[in-house]
Amino acid sequence: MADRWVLAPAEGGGVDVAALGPDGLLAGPVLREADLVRAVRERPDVTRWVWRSTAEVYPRLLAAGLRVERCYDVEDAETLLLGHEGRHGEPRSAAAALARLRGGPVPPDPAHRSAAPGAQSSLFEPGSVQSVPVPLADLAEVYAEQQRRHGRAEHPERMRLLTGAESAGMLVAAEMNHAGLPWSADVHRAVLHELLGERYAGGGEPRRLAELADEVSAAFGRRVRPDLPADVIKAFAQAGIRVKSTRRWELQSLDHPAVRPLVEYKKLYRIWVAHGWSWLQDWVREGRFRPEFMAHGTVTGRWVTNGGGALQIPKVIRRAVVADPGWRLVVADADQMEPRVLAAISRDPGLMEVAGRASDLYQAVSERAFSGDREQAKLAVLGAVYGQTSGDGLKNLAALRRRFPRAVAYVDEAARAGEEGRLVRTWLGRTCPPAAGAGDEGTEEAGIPVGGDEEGGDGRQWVPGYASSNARARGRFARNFVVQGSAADWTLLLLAALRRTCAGLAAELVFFQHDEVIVHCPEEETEAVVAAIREAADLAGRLTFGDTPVRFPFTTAVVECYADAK
DNA sequence: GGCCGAGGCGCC
DNA sequence: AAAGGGCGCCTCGGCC
Repeated sequence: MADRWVLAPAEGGGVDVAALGPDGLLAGPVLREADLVRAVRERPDVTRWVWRSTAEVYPRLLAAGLRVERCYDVEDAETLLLGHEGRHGEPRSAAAALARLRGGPVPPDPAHRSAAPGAQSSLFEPGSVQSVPVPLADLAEVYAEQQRRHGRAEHPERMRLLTGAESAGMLVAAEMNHAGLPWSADVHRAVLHELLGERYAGGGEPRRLAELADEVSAAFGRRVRPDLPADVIKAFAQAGIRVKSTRRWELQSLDHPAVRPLVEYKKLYRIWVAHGWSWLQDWVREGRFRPEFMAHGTVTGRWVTNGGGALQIPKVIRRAVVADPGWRLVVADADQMEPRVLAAISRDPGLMEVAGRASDLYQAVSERAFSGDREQAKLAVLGAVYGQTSGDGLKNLAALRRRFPRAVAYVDEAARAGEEGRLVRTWLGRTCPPAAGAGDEGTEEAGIPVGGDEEGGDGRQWVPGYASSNARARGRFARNFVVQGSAADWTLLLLAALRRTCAGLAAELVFFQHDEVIVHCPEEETEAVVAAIREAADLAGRLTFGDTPVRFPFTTAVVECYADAK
């Protein structure tokens, strides 16, 4: 039996399946099956299912208790391939890919929808491209053409790795959505009560917030709404203090009795509105928080979640993430992921040598370039990655450049390419749109017209030899993109490898946040899971970046409560 | 009523 | 003169 099969939902509720040959074309008859789940269950030897959209098919398989080994998501691959080819804006649906292949009119993509609170994974939306059926033979044609397009990529093998890894990521995301994050509503309520005090009838502010608001008003000598920035700025002005904003870092530099209760209010207010009682009501069911993870969320390849703010859970609220009885959470955090990735992609000898050890990377960098000052070393590295151009950043960057010239040159070159509107790619070939990181050309930025090129068209003072602010924003974006995006490439491989190991266990991947993964497993599996994470990290490092000395160590904690991991 | 940008802040 | 990247999501206020 061929290892690759293609699958397409058919009109009338059934599904078509067929075996694929090495060229990606049909290698057998198209078989009509009445039931999707049975069609997959009866073919356990299939090692990779090719389908149009993981989100369309896989939740239904999971709901029936079925998992697949691998998949290939045609529409996700289409997005990555279009980007690699410098055609970011073009419609990405399988129907659009087919139309391009055949030279017909290309249908536009549907507008994206967001999930309602607590909604299960979405399937079909009437009128969207998702509901326009693409016959199986046509889908296979698109797939075969995509295989040929991989061959024309800058690095074909890396591109194949990228689309395969992102498809694996989509399986992981669907499985996480299915599993949910263990969540104790009782603990959450206890934390809220401890921080915010009693709730008053009518849905107004809880006791602690009301008290802090009174303290703020008392400090100003008049009624002030601490949740309204304009009101706060006016109150400070009346007290003879000019502030440009009410951001915490700006407030904290002021000497005024309102500052302490104001900062405390803003912190608790945030928890109340974003992760308070109504959040609990909306997002937690039967002991699980179910956000919708999406493995294809951002330009850089980082994931996003839809609903529930799952990637922004405040540290104090993590006390509510509690393993089931007899189970544990294995919380694994990649150590200094971004500089290690920078070492791997730049091949800077000094940085690779430092990143070849599991010990604290920033400490080692500081000993080579910053007289042992770890904080300065960390700021310098992050400044290089984020494009910091002021203050101590410049001085630190110079020190970094002396000792790690290739690493700094790598991100500098990415920034230059971004400013000049050239394509910038991650290590595996994910490609940044040429205009990303700035507003659309021709629109306005901060009320000032933005020019369409680097000729200083933003109306501000033009310095010869330097790019416009719009172009510089693109440069910063591109500089960060190569590191953040290549890190995302690596984490996809990591998740894919970890998923394969966990497939033989009861363990479930339940959470992923850029450089951190949580596995929920029976107590007796924790040792195996910890080992699996280490092995997956090594494997992902070799597969993604090839032969380098760079290592990717993890800090792992086996806990019953997420908050105890830090 | 809904939509959108700004201000702000949570996480990485 | 200086200007740090990516997200989601809350509020308000302006707008249709």
